[in-house]
Amino acid sequence: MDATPRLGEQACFALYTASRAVIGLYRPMLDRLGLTYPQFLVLMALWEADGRTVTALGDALQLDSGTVSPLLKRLEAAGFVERRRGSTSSGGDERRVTVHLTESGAELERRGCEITQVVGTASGMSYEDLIALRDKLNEFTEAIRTRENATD
Amino acid sequence: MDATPRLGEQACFALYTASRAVIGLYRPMLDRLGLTYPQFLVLMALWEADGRTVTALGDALQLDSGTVSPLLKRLEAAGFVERRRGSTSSGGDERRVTVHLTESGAELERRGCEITQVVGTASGMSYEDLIALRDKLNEFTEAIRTRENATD
DNA sequence: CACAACTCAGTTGTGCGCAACTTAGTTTGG
DNA sequence: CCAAACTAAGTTGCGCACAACTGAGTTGTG
Repeated sequence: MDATPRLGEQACFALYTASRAVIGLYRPMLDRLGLTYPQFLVLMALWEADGRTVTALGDALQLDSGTVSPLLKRLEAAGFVERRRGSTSSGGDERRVTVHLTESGAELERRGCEITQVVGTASGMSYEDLIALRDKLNEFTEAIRTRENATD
Repeated sequence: MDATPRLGEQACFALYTASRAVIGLYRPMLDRLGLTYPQFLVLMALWEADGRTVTALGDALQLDSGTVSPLLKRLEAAGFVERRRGSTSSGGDERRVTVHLTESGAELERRGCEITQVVGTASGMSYEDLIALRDKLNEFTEAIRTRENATD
């Protein structure tokens, strides 16, 4: 039990594998919309609340500006979002950039919802089990984040 | 309930976030060994069974040669592994490359084990809960992999 | 033997993630 | 008012992931 941990016994490895597997399941469906999974997450965040700033999006997705900025650049190039610097909604602060869905980006909402339904079904788990798994994972993430600095 | 799924409600997003969080927890500890998380996984696979071929490693880690090959290149450059083409252990097949721990790579085993222990503790979950979570995740991954082609 | 089908490892190109840094703009304290 | 501290977004560099492809080597079939 204190012996070398085997790959298959590790919860972390299971997490890493499961995460990639589910993104792989999304991939062919998102491909048809011209989206990657992280791009899809950005749109989900905007369907929920449009016009967020770059940092607010980063907080929602737990990603820093070094990841979000180029991601938004590609989403803008694809015509799904628009960036506005120093908009009145951010108090005219010229540092802030708000991100807004274009018509094309808003239109993806319906098809996007269908995809999440399909993935939920493909998991082979009941709705209740999925909720329970989600809550366990969020609890896990929270525990890690609070201990993050203590273990350095 | 059929409305637009919110980010925080999605099990997939929880998975994606948890996976990155746990790798982030490993990072500072692995940094000290000069390893990334995927590189650490390769070493774990080799501590378990040394001298595997590149494809066998890929199967163990669920990664293709396009990811594993450069990964091994970096591990070899760092002096932790050695690659041998057409070794007798693979029947002299000149296509096959077997990967072997160097002394330096083998020595990391003890410190690597300690790290997995620390991470397990930092999760804030009991041993039983971690096992249960791991099994749920593996079940989840398995379900997805079998349905993968059906949902295209 | 010949040669097509296949297998294995590796390369190329794109898009994340993340650390470290840069630049522009805002706030704070003297 | 002005300089220092801070904040927001973006850039750079590196290491994955993954699709698509390449080329060397092996196997199967006639």
